[in-house]
Amino acid sequence: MSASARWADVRAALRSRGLRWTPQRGLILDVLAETRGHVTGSEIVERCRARQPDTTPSTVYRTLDVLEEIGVVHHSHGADGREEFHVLPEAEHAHLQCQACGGSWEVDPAETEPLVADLAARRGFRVAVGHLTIAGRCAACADED
Amino acid sequence: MSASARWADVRAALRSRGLRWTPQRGLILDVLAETRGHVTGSEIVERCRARQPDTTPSTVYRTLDVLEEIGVVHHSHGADGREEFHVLPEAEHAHLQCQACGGSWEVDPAETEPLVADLAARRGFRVAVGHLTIAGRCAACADED
DNA sequence: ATTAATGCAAACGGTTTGCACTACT
DNA sequence: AGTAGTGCAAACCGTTTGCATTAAT
Repeated sequence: MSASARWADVRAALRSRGLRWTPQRGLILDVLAETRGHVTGSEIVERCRARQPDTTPSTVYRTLDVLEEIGVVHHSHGADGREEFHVLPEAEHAHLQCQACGGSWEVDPAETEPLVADLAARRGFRVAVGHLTIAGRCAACADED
Repeated sequence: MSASARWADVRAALRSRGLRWTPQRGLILDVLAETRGHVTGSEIVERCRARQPDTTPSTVYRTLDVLEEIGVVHHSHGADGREEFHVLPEAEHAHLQCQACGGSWEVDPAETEPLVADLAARRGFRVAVGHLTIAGRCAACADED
């Protein structure tokens, strides 16, 4: 599915709920379309501002709220406690985050599956994989120790 | 090891680094001694204020910093992005956090070990297990769905 | 006597809110 | 016309900082 096709879906999803399509929302979706993996809220604000200097934080955050409601983005919290959004998760997946360089990577669901299954079996706990951020040191930064 | 014995250790650990033992630090440690599992920074401030109304946030946070440096507490970030401190981890362990009831539980390191080993082997990533907070729904809350 | 630690008050950064105005539908 | 969405500015909350003062060593 292409990004533009997805955005058309978003537009439809909004319309079907009586919500509206605006240039600002278009911009935010454009920005999201260009992100790989994850972004913090304030990064989205910055990137929008880079294109449209008059972008306001409130609009961005409010839009992110509705996008989350309709399932276009998900958010969790990074190691520093900031909101981290990730776009259109094909499948729910966790993230790795390097505490040294700040890098971030997606984790194949298969890698977290054993843990998820284990916690479900032993405690009945249902892990929200999409909210899982695993902090530590990436290979490059670990080498520097 | 009793809590008071631990606090004596802390006192010694501070002294050996040229740092000082103060009534405020004693209070903060008393508060930490009474916590189970985890606390947010502001909760610690509140609890200190409950005993000593003149407690200041800056002192609490600064003390938590040094306590983290000497390994008495660890901190990570909860599902809402706030700092979560946990006390004297015998071994580094992750936490489960229920998004519905807010409950929190410690995870035996053995349960996270396979994931840790896998990420190390496949990506060279060293997980900071003590910073791992796994969000989801606990058994009780999952049943209510 | 040193100098670490405190208290205050102010700043911070990211996020949220109230409200009057704008513009989708 | 109706109401969702916007922009502004101000509030918010938890946390951090600078600085003069206090107190542990």
